[in-house]
Amino acid sequence: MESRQWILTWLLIIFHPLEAAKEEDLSTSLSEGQWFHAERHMEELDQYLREYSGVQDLSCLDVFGYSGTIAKCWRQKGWSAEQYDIGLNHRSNDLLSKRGFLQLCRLGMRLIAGGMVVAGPPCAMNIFLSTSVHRRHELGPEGDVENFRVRMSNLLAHNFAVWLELLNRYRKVWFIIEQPCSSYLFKMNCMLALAAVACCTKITTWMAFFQHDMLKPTHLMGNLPGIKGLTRVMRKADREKFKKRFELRQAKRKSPRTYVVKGVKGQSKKTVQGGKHLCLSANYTPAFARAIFKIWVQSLQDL
DNA sequence: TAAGTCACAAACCGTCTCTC
DNA sequence: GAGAGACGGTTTGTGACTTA
Repeated sequence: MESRQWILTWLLIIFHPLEAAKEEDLSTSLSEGQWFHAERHMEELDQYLREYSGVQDLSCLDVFGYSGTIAKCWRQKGWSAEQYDIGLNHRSNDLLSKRGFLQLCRLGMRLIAGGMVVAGPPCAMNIFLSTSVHRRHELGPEGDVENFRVRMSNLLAHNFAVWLELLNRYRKVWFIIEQPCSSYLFKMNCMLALAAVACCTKITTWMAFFQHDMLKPTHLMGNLPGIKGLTRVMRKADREKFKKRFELRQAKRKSPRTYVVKGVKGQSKKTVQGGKHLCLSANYTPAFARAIFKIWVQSLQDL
């Protein structure tokens, strides 16, 4: 089954790379034997970054941001920004390949002092909805490593953490990593190590406060000084206000969106499953991008 | 204040039914 | 009979709110 799914994903990537990325937030262009394990090449990578002599011309790096909402916000405000997402280039932006990893290293080294990294690593294999597949739990955040997609997800997280850890050595940059509350990403050892090295803070917020179509409780982890300013608390009154807003938006749409499908199992237990528009809910809203930008500018002035 | 309750959530797989 | 699509089942953690 796994091999069949892998072949289908591969075919999608070869013939319609952008489509593949739209549908699959977790993907790679390589077979498993070719995957790049950054942790095994620390000396080589460290030297690569140490010897970087290119320009420093970037203010913001929008990592794993296919929609580019963060980068667009920075550009609209007159700052330079770049995106890095496999959906934009399945060869040079594949973090599971050496080429893709080095490309992210180069982009990272282009950041100015006080540059901003905003990243939302793929969470499909980390969240509650796919628990039955990834089998992650409190004492085993790495999950079922017999599963191909779990291994892919784990290596992506490890490589991303290595990248930020290395970047932190040579550039004074700030970063924010976003994950849904139910994600196990921040419980993985590589992310715990990163949090310790980069003196990170983790806060809880709700995307509905930033014009999102769902309430979406979210964790933000990072070293941006003002990150706590993104904290939002969902009160009962807020919840009702947002529900009315969601209903109004849906009513105005020609084709209403289905993010989740709720059902009732048996007589008492409720169920929830992803709907066909669930992937759209991963996109950041412009309001969320502006909120980060505002805090970043403040932090820059205090630098 | 602590314990319990409630609402919610960036999938995936196997099986069944329908259509051709 | 093959393929497509619908549908049901499975799983846990977080944080606000309620109650004792």
